Formats: sequence, structure tokens, C-alpha cells
Amino acid sequence: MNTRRVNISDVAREAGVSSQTVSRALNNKGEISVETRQRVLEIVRRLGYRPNTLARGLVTQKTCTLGLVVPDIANPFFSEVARGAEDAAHFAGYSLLLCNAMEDPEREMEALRTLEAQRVDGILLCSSRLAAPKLEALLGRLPPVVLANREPASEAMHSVSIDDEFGALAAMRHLLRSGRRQVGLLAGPPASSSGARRTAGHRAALAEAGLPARPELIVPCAPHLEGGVEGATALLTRYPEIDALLCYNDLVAVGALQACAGLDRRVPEDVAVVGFDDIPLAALVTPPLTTLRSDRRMLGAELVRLMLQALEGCPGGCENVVLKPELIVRASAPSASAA
Amino acid sequence: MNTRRVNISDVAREAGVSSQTVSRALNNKGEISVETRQRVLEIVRRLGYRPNTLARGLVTQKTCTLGLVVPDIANPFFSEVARGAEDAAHFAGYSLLLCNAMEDPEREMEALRTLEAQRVDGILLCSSRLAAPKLEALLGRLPPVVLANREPASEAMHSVSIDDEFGALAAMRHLLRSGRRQVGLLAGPPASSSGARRTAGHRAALAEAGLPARPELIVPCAPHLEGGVEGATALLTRYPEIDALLCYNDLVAVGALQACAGLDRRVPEDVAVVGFDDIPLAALVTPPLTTLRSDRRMLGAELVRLMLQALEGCPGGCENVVLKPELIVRASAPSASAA
DNA sequence: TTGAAAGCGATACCAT
DNA sequence: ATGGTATCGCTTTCAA
Repeated sequence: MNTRRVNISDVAREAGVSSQTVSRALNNKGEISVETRQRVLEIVRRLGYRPNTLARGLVTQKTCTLGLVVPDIANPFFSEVARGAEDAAHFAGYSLLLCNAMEDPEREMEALRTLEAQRVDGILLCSSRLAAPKLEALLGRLPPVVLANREPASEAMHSVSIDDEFGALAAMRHLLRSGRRQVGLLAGPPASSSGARRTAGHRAALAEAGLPARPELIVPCAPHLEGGVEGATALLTRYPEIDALLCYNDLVAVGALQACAGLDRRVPEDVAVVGFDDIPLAALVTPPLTTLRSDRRMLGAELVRLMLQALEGCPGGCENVVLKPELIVRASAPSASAA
Repeated sequence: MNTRRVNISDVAREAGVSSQTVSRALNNKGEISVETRQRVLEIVRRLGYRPNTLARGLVTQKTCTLGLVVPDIANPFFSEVARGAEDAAHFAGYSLLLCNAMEDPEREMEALRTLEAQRVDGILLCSSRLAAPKLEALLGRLPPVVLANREPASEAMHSVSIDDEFGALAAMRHLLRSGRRQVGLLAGPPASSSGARRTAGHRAALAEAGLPARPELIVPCAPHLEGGVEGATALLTRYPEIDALLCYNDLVAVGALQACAGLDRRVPEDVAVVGFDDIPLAALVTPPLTTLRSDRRMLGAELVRLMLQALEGCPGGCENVVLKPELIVRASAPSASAA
């Protein structure tokens, strides 16, 4: 604990060469004789030397580190995204600095400032809860950002999203086709842009079917189980005519199932419930959830792929990858109406 | 993108002072007049200056960054640990470098090497899959390590664990009391030390009850749902007399439930199933899982607390925090035998 | 092919 | 209270 770490000069001294030569041997750069490199690398191994990435980053202006900002790493959606991103980043030689924004815009700002100070090479920003002007103001000073589940703030920006409007539309068509007419929407956090897009899909489906929009059936909710319980209880109590609930995500949907149980509403007979994401839980609850499956690991991997592209200067402009979710029909909202 | 970042000298020049003075203003250190500090800070704000943590870390030998190594961040156990750790770290002014070891010892080694090169101030190592000698060999050169769910390799080391043996013992007593006699054990990854301790609890309970040990009823399994399906199917097919399964974690237990369904064994009538961890899923499957509840967020927070202590030189020796899991009885293994 | 020297951006130490 | 200078560990640039 008290002994100084071995540094490049130690290696150089031991090998009887200069530190630049050691650097060359390590980075496969510049001309260097095969035997010198061999000898140096041997000593590197013997001494257990590891280059200090801080020092290296200071001069190269590259840290080989990416920031990953998520609203809640304990949310299975984001933990899968994180896994996909970590794996892709690792593969490309990057490390990941994890920031949990706790669904709090203030905290998210802090995270971005920290990442800026840490000089990460890029930032993977998932489901930002920041208001558009704030986000845009920040973007100028930050390293390259790739957005997940959020409209790119400028056209010079990569993004990866689940096609939320498409998903909500598909879910609504399914519900309407099976005879539901009063579909409540648990729309997620007010600041969530996926929530906004799902709301748009909800509205579009009603319009398409020539049904009246009832904005009062749309309520925001926290993006977890408890949020679903609260939101669904409020909606069903206030508007007993509701015969279906479209939910912000599967956790919320499970909360909705519990709320229905608490209010003695049968699922799917009285109320159909549809979730979003198809987390492992979805297939295992009773009744199993009808939901929209999204490939979250892929989303994480795509974030990294686009980031690497951005770090090379966006040759060929920016991509906005859109992943289509797939409707998975299970018992909580079956095809033939059981009402 | 093309303009150089503002650095401490820019601020100094603008303020008409030396860079040391700026440093003092920023770090609340050394003597500095109130008005000078005010002026400097004002300019810092105006220029949007953020100290480069690389440069700072290079000289202070502190990066204010901790490494977090987990076998699988998508596993709800570890994503909750990560959340607890991130929150505590953030509160203490530390960032978290996330490494997903993918349940692979080779990859775990790599992660540790990377963290060493990144000069993290400390490493939170969760459920290491490394063999003891390898781990010990590494420990000498690494920054302080706090272990989760693993026996400390040396006495000069902090650790936080779930009391796995206690948990397994409690679960076994519960099963035996309710009349089960042939309890299969899905023991988790061979390299998992929690798995080993749970196996010990399983054995201890049998001995305590004067029942014969049947090592063939103990099989390793991958720590996720599929692992549970495979392991349980193999066990139940080979030893049809099994009337209860103690599972490495809740995901494995859910897999076991599915295996039982596939083999037409009723739960709990024919086979009782007990999980570990009490993840949210546990209460929601059918039948709801009897399991051992552990406070994973707390575990993460404790890891950080002990790390901070270690970074201050372990005054008062090292702690080995043991968190007792709590038996939660649900329908998959009820108190009165329904067999 | 190799080495000497400059510099990345901050802080520590010693003067003043 | 403030500034000068060395330094952290590495890469880059230029000479030899």
C-alpha cells in the first residue's frame, strides 16, 4: 500500500531504454525494432506495469470512457440497456461510467456536469427527463451525446428509440378490435418523451376509429409498480366505465393488475391490461401480460455503435435508429373480447 | 467542437490572478481573500469552466471514482445493488465505473485490470467468480477492495454479505417442518461462494434433522430463469421422489416452477419451491414464491460505506457486515404441508 | 531505430 | 494573501 506504483520510467530504466521507446512498444506505434519491443514487453509483464490512463488521457484528450445516464438502473428496462451497452463498449475498448438520475432532472443535470468534468469521450443519455431548452443548452458544451428514447434535439445528433407511437397504436388497435371502447392511459412521467409519443398513439388510434378523445382518461404515473397501482386505482375509481388500460410499461401494468384485484375488477373480463417492454416478469404474472416487446439489449448496443460513429466524426451524417416493438398477445388482453 | 476547452489558466488570465489562486478559490483551500474568491468564482461561472478531473487526479492521486464489478447487471439482484451503491457513492462525491463480468472469470479479471489502469480509488467486487488464489494474487496490486457475497480473502479487508447459510438453513427448517423429506438443491454457479454457503446450510439442516445427506440431489445451475428450468427438469426427471426444491435465487425458482408445470408436478402439492432474494417478481408469479428477502439496495450502500472507511485507512480495523435474510412464506412452500 | 524535451491541466510546496 | 516552480505519468514532436 505504501510502495509507489511502477510507472513508465521504471520500465524504461529497467529495460535500459527511454520512456518513449516503452510507449512505442506498448502502443504498437512508431518504428521500433522487434527485439527491443520483445524485451520491453517482457519487463512490462515482469513488473506488472499498467499505463496510467489519466496521464494518457490528459495528453491524448481521449479517456476511452463513455457516460451512461439512466433514470433508474434498478428498472429492468434500463438494466438491460446497460447490459447491452456495457458489452458493446467493452468490446470496443471503452469503459462505462454509470449515472443513476433517480428520475430527477436536477440529478440528471448533475450527472451530465460530472461526466463533463470526467472528460468522458461521449455520453449515452437514456430517456432524459430534462426539458428541451435545458437539454439543448447543455448539448453545446458536452462531448458527443447519443439519445435513447428521445427526439434528437438537433439534426446533428444520433438517437435510438423504440417506436412508441407505433407501439401504442398497435396496442390500441388490438384493444379496439377486441371490443374495448373506454381505454384509460397510464402515461408515465410527465417529462418522459416516450410517454408523450405513446399518448399520441393512443389519440391517433381513437381518431382512426372515429371514437371521441377523452383526455380525462389519460393520467401520468411514476414508472414503476406502485405508480401503476396508484394511477389505475385513481382512474378506475373515478371512471368506472373504463374497460381497458394501456400502461406506460410492464411494471406499471402489473401495478394496474393489482389495482384491479383490489377493486374487484376481473382481468381481462372487466378490464383489459396492456403493458410495454415485455420484461421477463410480463409472461409470469397472472394473468400473463399482453405487451409490446422491445429489444433493450440491442438498444444499448446500438447506442454504443452510434457513439463510436460519432466519435469518428459522423461520416455520412447522423442516424436516428428506430426499433419497432412487437405486440405480444397474452391473457391480460386477449384477441377475442371476453367481456 | 473545434474550440479548445477553457482551462484553469484561461480563468486565471481573465481574473488577473495566477492559476494557483483559481485553484484555491475552487477548492476552498489555503488563504484567499473573500473578494478575490468571489471574483474568480464569478468568472468560473461566466466561462463555464469545469476542472479537468484527469489532471487533478494525476497530481492528487485520487480520482473520486469507484469500480463496481457485477456478474450481470441485468440480474435484478445486482441492478438493485448497483442502485444502492450508485446513490451512496454519488452522495459521497464519487462516480461509479460499471463492469459487467458476464459470469465469466476471464472477463472479471479483465475488468479488474481495467479498473486498475483507470486508477479508481477503490473496487466494489460483487459475487466474484474468481478462484481464491487468483483473487488473492490480484488483491495485492489493486486499490482497496470491498467484497460482496464472498468470504474476505484476507482479514485486512471489508466485506458485506447476505448470510446465505443462515438463509438456507431457515428455508430448510421450514421445508422439513412442513413435511418435506427429499429436498433438491439448485446450487447456482459452481464458482459462486454464496452457492457454496447455501449448500452448507442445506447440509446442516439435514444433519440437524437426522436425515441422510444425498449429494446427488445437489446440482449447479446458471443463475437465471433458464438455468432453473434446466436444473429442475434434470433433477425431477432423475429423482422423481423429490418433494421440494431450494433454489439459488428467485429467477432460478421461477424456472423451477416452469419445469414443474412442464413435468405435470403441482406446486406446492407435489413439489414445494423456495427461492432466494425476494425480487419484485417473487410475489407476482403463480404460485407466489416463498423466498428469503435480502435488502440489496442496503447491501450496495454498505459496500460504499465500508469503502469510504477503507479509503480513510480502516481506522478500527475491518468490518465484515452480514445481512440476515428474512424468510417470506408464500404459496409455493406454505407452512402446513399440502402434500 | 531511438532519445531529448515540451506539454497536457491541474495541485503542492515554498517563497514573497 | 498571492505567485513561481516543480511535478503527476504519459504521448507527441523533432532531432539525431
